[in-house]
Amino acid sequence: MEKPATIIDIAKALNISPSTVSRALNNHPSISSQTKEQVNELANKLNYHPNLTARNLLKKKSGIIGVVVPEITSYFFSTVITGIQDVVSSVGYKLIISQTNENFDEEKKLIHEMAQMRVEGLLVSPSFNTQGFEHLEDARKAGIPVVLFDRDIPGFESSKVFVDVYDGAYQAVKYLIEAGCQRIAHIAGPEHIPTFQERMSAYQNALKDYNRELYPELIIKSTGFSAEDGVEACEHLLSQSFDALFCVNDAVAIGAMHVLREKGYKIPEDISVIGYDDEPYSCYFSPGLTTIWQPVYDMGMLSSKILLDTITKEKQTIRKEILKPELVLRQSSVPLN
Amino acid sequence: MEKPATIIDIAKALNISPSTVSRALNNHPSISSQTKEQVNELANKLNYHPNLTARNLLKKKSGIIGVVVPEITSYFFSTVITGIQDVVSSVGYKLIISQTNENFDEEKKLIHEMAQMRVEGLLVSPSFNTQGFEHLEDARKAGIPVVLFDRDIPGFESSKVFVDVYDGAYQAVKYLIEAGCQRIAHIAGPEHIPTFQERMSAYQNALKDYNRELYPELIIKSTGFSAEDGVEACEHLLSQSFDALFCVNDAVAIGAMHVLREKGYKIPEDISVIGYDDEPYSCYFSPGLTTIWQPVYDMGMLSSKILLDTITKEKQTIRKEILKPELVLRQSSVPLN
DNA sequence: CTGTTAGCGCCTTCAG
DNA sequence: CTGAAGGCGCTAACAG
Repeated sequence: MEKPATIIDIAKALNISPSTVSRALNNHPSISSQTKEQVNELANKLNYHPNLTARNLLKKKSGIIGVVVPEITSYFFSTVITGIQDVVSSVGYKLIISQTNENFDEEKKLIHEMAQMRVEGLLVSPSFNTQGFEHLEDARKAGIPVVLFDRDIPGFESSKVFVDVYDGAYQAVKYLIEAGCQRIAHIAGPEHIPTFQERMSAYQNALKDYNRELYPELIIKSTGFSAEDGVEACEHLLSQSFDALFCVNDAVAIGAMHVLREKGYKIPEDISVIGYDDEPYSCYFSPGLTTIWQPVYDMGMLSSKILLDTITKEKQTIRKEILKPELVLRQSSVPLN
Repeated sequence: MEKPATIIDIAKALNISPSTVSRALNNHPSISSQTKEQVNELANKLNYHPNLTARNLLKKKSGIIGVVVPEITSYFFSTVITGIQDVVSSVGYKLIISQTNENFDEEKKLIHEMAQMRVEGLLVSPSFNTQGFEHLEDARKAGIPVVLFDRDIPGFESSKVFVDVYDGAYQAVKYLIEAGCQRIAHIAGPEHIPTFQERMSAYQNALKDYNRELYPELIIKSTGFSAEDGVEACEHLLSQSFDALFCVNDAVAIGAMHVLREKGYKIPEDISVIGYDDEPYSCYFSPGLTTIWQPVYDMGMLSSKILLDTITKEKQTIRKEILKPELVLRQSSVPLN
């Protein structure tokens, strides 16, 4: 394990100056092709890798973009990240990815560290417990542009890319209403979480808009948003009668369907179920889960494109993009009459 | 968007030397607490972030570990990465994560770039199309220790962390045999992929070991390993009669179950199904999918611990660890008699 | 307790 | 076409 070769090593060995080596390596026009050949050959032989740290110090750029997400194990975030990566790697950027685990302190720490690393831009989806945006403001003051995606921090002025959560939820409930469902239940997520709140108010407003009665007993606020939480919430719900169930996401819907089937309900004949997210496996349940698809990969691409724009053009224009979700009809919901 | 403040800015403003500022910032003992206070206060006011690039150049370390995986959207790899991250972030390392998309050229390029970035270590799970290991050897020659995980490159000498794939598959088939299944089919993955080969030979050997006849017509080699591939493979298989089905992974098993149910087969009464991977949603199918669980998070933790060991201790000892998978019994397989 | 000096590896003027 | 010099921001001797 030798220490890496440097430009100087090559220069000495060839009895030329470091600058010449540098230029040769970078294929500078004003270097004889002969010298270039010599240099490149030796570089190869010495297994020379240019020291990006040094170059970055000089150029004052790191070639790195920071991504801060609540977690990476979900289909949702891992797909967003893939979208980001496909865009930024095509222009030579690398990604530093960190998870907050929905922990605000962790988020602050991570953003801080990324600022120290001199990432050239920051793509962040704030944790559910994020309070305020001083940490992001700090980064920006340090010259690091920030793009928020998927989750908002109201009041923080930056480019943002979201999905129209309200619209998705509204579409789902509207469908159930139009399909003739009378008592539509809702398993909601934890209420302090904006995106879940939106899904709930879309549910409520849709019912209102269509002059349906709103039965408070048909709304269950789950403590989490995993399949297990769906199981638990649905068991509570069983004391009520209902013919449709709109769940805060697919995982919860899967858990709920599991319970319903076990209790002998037929889906969708007895109860229609709709989820949210269109997880990759949702189509393989029986019945296939009707759900809301979101342009996840696109969200990654778009946010990173916007970020790259502000990095390269140094223009401080702020862009806000709202992507549209789509209702994906499968067999877990009754067909329209 | 000002340019970031430097130590020199602080030094000038306070009329002291840069070194003093540096020391104060790093809480060096031989600096008066008064100076420290002044410095820290001003640093705060200027929103000073130490330039890690400069520090790294000096210290010849980047504080970054490179992770190269085929993809990050699967439960498998995203969980491994989480394990890695939990370990390395606790000692202050950052992660650069890249995906090869099973493309060998991409893998070579990524490893190369990471070497240039001077990552301090490399955790790699090679693509299915990786030929040889010169690229990894290069990295190691550049002083970057490499740990392979999940997938092997035979002949490459390094620390490695794998799961005993053969053992998992053998457990699955053994269970089916002992449960009395007579005609056990297998949907295999693409045959050039070692891990899938192993699953198949475990299947074959288990049958042999228990003196069961091996019906070649009950083995289908799928072209891929997604749920859709499972659907397709299973449809081909339907021309045969069988009472058990061991699938190369959960996704394929999910697809296969989907087909079987549609064709009116009862699972497990007519056909037992076993998958491989224990995806998070596999327990929510009806019936719940019997499968092989692998210590995925642990694999991430262990590989990164080994890597950190070789980084810090500079000891070149090579460790090979084989983790044990476990059979998870659910309702998709008939119970033992 | 603090300042001076030198240098990490590279690139980019400015001179030849 | 090539060389010399300076500096990116920081730290670690070495001197006071």
